[in-house]
Amino acid sequence: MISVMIVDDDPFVSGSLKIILDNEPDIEVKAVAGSGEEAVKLAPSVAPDVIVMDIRMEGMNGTEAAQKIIENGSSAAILFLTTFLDDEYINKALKIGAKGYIIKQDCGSLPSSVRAVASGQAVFGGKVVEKLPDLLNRKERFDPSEFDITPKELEVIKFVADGLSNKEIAEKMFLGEGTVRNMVSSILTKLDLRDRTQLACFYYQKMV
Amino acid sequence: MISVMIVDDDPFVSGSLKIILDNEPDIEVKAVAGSGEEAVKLAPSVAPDVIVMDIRMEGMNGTEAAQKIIENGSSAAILFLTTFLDDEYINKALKIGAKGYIIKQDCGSLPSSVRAVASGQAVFGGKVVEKLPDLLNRKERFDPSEFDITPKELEVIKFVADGLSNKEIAEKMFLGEGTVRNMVSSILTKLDLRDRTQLACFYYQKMV
DNA sequence: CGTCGGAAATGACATTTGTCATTGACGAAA
DNA sequence: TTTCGTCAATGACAAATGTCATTTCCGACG
Repeated sequence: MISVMIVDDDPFVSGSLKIILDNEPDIEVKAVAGSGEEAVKLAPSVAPDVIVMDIRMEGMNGTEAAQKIIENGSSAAILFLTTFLDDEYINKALKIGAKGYIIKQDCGSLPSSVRAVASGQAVFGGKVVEKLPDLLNRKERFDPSEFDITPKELEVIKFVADGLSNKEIAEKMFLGEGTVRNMVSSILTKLDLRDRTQLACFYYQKMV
Repeated sequence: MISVMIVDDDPFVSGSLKIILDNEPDIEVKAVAGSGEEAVKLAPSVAPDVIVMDIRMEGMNGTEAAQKIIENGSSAAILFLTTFLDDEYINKALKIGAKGYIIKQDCGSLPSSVRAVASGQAVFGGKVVEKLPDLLNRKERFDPSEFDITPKELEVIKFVADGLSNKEIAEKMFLGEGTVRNMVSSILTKLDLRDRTQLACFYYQKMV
């Protein structure tokens, strides 16, 4: 028997979901929470196998609630429900280790999704998968002014990300090798990185 | 009733899978193919809802067979089975629009996965999901075999491109630091690069 | 004029990195 | 069995890198 907790701030939705799931012989809805906060409170005592959670809610939203619940030591598999595709949310959901992300509309597939998630698989609504590649390629923009990176340092960063040595960079910029070394060092400190390789990685991941 | 075709070149495996699935009241195994070629031939007449396919097979492998089948107009949802995580395969599987990719070991979850896939969701084995972010970001204009890059070396390249030091890579791969150093050195020779930073650049420019 | 501050440079140092020759372990092949 | 080839490891070494304290230079500003 799979125990489930439903979290949705719309009583009509959570009611419908409960009916759908309770109708399955091997699924039992143990609790229904009307908000993220309530879900966090209930999770430890209910200890459900699966938490079916709306991702858009008043107050604490789905990902926040899920994060809290996971932090509190729950081993529940989180299955997010959404009415549409929201890039930001999918990203966060993946990051915190959600086990599923499906579209409310096809509630017919909900029971089988719950079962799959309960048995350790991860489930995504068909259209979500198609979007995954795009989503994961998206990077948080990098704002040089945010980190006090000067124009000259920016130039150095690009050279490093081209695989040049300090000496080569020095020649290109008409500086001493030691100077370039100091600049690299200062850049690393500002960006909280360890070495030029990490700087190159940072460049390609956040700046290009 | 969900109709299923099983494809595996190991009769023991396909037999076991058939038993597991036939045991479910709402799932019916309509056909069992012993090779990719046979699967392509059977698919049109069987017209299953779901094809459960081993990804590693003699002759035509899983992804090739799946591609053919899809090209031939089948609307079957493809659910790949694998004994371990193979990056390249996951990539290809996703590209050709597979609906699932799960680990053979947890065959207990197979029925629920089949149901989820049949109802239009996408299913991934738990550990596969964790790797998704890495995998999806990778486009390959670069053919490792072209340069005699071994799988282990490929792994090292990825770690370098993550900014890890030799020592850190060594720990992750359970090798000595000197060994990793030698591997990096050998990679650099093969790719005609100078240092690890250039390797990271190469990775992001040619391999990602 | 002096001096303040930033950019550039220097020198010293520890660490990391890349290269190479060599060795041991292990399995496949003869 | 021996031999071969590959993988992992080791040790030694030079080079590149990163850090830090210090110094020089130069323009701005009082």
